[in-house]
Amino acid sequence: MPDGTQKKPSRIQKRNRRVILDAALEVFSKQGYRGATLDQIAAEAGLSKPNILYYFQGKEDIHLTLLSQLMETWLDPLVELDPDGDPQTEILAYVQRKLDMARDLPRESRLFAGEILQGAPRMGPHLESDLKPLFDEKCAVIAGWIEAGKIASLDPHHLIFSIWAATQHYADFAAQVSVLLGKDTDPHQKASDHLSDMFGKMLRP
Amino acid sequence: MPDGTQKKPSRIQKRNRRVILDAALEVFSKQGYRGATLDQIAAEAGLSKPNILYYFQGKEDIHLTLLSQLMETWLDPLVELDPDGDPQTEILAYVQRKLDMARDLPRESRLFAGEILQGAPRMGPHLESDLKPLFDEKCAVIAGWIEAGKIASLDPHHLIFSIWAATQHYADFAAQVSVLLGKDTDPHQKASDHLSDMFGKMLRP
DNA sequence: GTAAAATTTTACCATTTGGTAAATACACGA
DNA sequence: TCGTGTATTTACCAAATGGTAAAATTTTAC
Repeated sequence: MPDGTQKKPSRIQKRNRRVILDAALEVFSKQGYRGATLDQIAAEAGLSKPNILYYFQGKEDIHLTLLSQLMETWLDPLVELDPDGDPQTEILAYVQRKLDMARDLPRESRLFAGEILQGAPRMGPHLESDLKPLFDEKCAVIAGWIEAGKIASLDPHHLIFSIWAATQHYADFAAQVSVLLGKDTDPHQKASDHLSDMFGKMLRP
Repeated sequence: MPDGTQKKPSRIQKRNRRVILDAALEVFSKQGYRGATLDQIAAEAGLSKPNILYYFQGKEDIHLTLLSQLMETWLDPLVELDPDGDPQTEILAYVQRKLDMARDLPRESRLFAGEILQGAPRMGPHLESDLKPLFDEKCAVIAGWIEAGKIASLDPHHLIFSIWAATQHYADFAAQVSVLLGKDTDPHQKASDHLSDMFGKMLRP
């Protein structure tokens, strides 16, 4: 009798939980938490609503499970920022990884954006426990680079905010971007050039 | 018998429509379109639900009216970008205006962000008719500045995207920013310095 | 002051939605 | 193949929600 806390998930359980979470990502990222319905998720997953509630305790449980599972993926590009690498290269590579993620995982980006936009009502604790320590750690790394004169003097916090904002913009505001650029153009290459140029210039000591 | 399309709005009508729109901005920006309820808006406005439906045709009408009215305010900083001014000064002043707006009108910023995030289902036409022409016009202005060698060579489209992203980030992701910086710190001054520095550096020819 | 128009309230309604109970179908090891 | 636990469906329910009808109240024009 599963609901997320059993001991040995069967094949069917693992498959269906995966299918449900993927469907939920699709629906939540498009409609937001309140806008999404269990019926939509069920339809997207190809299962009945009660069947979905056989695998998860409720709507909130699905949402929270999604966010928790995605947190790791989401933080990964920042984790990879290497304190021992070349500062310029490292930061530009980080920008590139974030931009690639906006292209490859737009649903995830929008899911997080929607949650934050509404004040992180369900993810607040995760921000404190998972994101903040990593953020502080990497800010210290960048501060060290600045003190060593390896890159220009900038507030590391706001530098990271600018990187997040500029890259995630292409996923979160895709509807606007596509209107303004025309849907035919794939903006990814140009965005990549632009951001490399921009952050490259500002990092030079 | 008003519903939005009468000829001479009375004092009461003007006041109540304003009160309702302000309440709706509060609720929609916090909860998103689907998350907001007429009861919440009514409570926030200090009116009864049927009374609200006396002034607006329905929930969607309120939302659309809000977005339409706010569009002008929203575009204003870009309108003020002066083709005849000093390019550097103009763009940096634009960044500053956008950042000030993120501080002074965070509800408006989040309202738009939520709408775009979900694919602009109700604002799509307005983007085409209001935003795009202005965007194209100002991109041309910036392109002219670049050709004249007044500022560094950059794709104007993506430059504007970066400005929007970096400034609006402080309103749209305020929940995250406050967790990462600590709620005591007011990030506005530091953000302003950072963005001036950043865009200043990248604009130098 | 009074009648007509505008505004507000009271009492509803239909639909949607998250969720449940119980019956049914299925998988699988002995 | 049979029995037991797993998985799925059917048939619901209560609350929330957008919206309406009509009565009651207030404002306004004369």
